[in-house]
Amino acid sequence: MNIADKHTVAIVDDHSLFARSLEKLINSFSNFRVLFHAKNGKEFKGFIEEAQILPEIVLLDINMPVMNGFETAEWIMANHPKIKILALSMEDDEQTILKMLRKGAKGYLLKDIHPEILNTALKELIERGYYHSEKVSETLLHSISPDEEGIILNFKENEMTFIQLACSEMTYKEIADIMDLSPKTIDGYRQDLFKRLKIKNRVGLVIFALKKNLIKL
Amino acid sequence: MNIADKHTVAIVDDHSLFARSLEKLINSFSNFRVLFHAKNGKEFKGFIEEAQILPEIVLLDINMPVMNGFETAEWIMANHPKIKILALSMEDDEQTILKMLRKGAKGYLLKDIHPEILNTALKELIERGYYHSEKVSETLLHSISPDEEGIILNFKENEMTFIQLACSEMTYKEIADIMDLSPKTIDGYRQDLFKRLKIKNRVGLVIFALKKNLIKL
DNA sequence: TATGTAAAGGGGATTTTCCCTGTTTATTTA
DNA sequence: TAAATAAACAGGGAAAATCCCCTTTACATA
Repeated sequence: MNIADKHTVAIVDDHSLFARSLEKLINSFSNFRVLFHAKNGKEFKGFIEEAQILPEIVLLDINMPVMNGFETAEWIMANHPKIKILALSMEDDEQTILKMLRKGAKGYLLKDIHPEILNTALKELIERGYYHSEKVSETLLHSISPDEEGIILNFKENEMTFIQLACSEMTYKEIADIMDLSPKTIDGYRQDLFKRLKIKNRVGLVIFALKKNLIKL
Repeated sequence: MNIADKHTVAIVDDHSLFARSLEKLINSFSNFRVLFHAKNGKEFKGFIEEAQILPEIVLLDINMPVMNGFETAEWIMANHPKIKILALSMEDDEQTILKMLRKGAKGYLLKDIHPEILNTALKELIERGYYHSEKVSETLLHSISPDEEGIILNFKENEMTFIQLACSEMTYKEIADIMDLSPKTIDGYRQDLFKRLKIKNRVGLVIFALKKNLIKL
C-alpha cells in the first residue's frame, strides 16, 4: 500500500519509551502510519494547529502532565470533532473509563492488550466508527449501576475537600479548622457520606477514595 | 552490522502491546536484536531451557502474573548469572527499586523514559556491566536511610497480617478475633507500629501500607 | 406567602481508638 | 542455670470517632 493511502494516527503519551515503541508497531501495520506524537495535550494542540494534515485517529493517554487526557479529549471534540479518539490507559477503573467515553472517546484500550487487538481496534475505528474491547464493555455493564454512578460523581466541592483531608492523619477537628467550618458540620458530612457510600468508618472512606481515584498518594 | 553480531535481548513483560512495541524499537537499534519475549517468568524459564542461544540482556518487568519480576530475577541469578537483568517498571518507589537491585538487577529503568535512554542503557550494560539512570540513583541516595529500610522490611508475620487487616473496615476487636489474639495484643502491635513508623493514627497506617505496596486495593 | 429543601450547626451518648505503664510466659543466650 | 529478650496480654484513662435526633438560616419556588 502506498504510504499516502494509509490511515493517519497521532499518539499523545508522556511515556516516550512506550510512545516511540508504539509508533514503530503501528507503522508496521499495513493500513496505518503515525503522523507525530506529543508528550501531552498542550503539545498536541500546537502540532495540530500547525499541521498540514490532520490525523484521523488519536491514541490518547489519560495520565499526563500539563494537559491530561480528559482535557485533551474535550479540546479535540470542540475543535476537531472528526478526529476519532482512542483512549489508551493503564487504568481500568470504571470511573475513568466512563469519564473518557463521556468526553467523546470512540474507544478505550488498556495498555496491556495484545498488539493484534490494537490493529483490530484501529481498523474498526475507521470502518465502524467505534471500538470497545470485550473487557471494557463487560466492565461497564457489570460494575456500574446508573444511580451508583450518580452518587459517586455528585460530590460537592466541600464534600470533596473533606474526603481528601480525611485521607490524611488529621483529626476531624483539625479538618474543621482548616475548612473553617464547625466540627459538627464536618461530622454531618462524615455521617452523610458513610450512609451514601455504605461504609462503616474512616478507613472505608480512604479505601473508597483510592479506588475511585478521588485522591492520589 | 550483521544481524548475528548484534547483542541479544529478551523481553519479559505481560503487557504485550508494550512488549511487542518495544521489540520493534530495539530491533531498530543498530547494536541489538530481540531474541524472544515472554509473558511472565515461567514462560521465560521455558524459553531459556529450550533455547539454542541465551540472551545477553533480559528486560524484566516487575508486575507480572504467575511468576513476577523478583522471582524471575532470583531464578536467573541462580541459573544463568551471566545474563544481565535490566528491570523495567512503572513503579518508582524506593522499596521496589531496592529490592530489584538486591535480587541482582544490573539496572533499573522507568517505563516512561526516552527511547534514546534505553539505547544508552543497553550499550552501557554491555560495555560497563551496569546502568543506573540519574533519577533512580538519586532516588536511592536521597530517600532511603539504611535503618529506615530495615524498619520497613522487617515486619513479622503477625504484624504484616495486622497491617493488612487494619487497612479494612474492621475494628481492632474484630481483627483480634480473626487473628485469635487478645485485643490487648493487637493494641500492642498498633502502638509499636505507630511509634516505629512515626504515624499518628490508623489512616496513617493505611497510607503507609499503600505507599510501600504492602497491600493492594 | 407558605412550603420545601439544602447547608450549617448543636446536644449528648456510646464505641472505638489511642496512649502509658505494667505482668506473665516462653525462648534464647551468656 | 541465670539473665536477657521477645511475644502476648492487661488495667485504666483520655481523646477521637461514631451515632441519633434536633434547630437555625437561607434560598428557591409552587
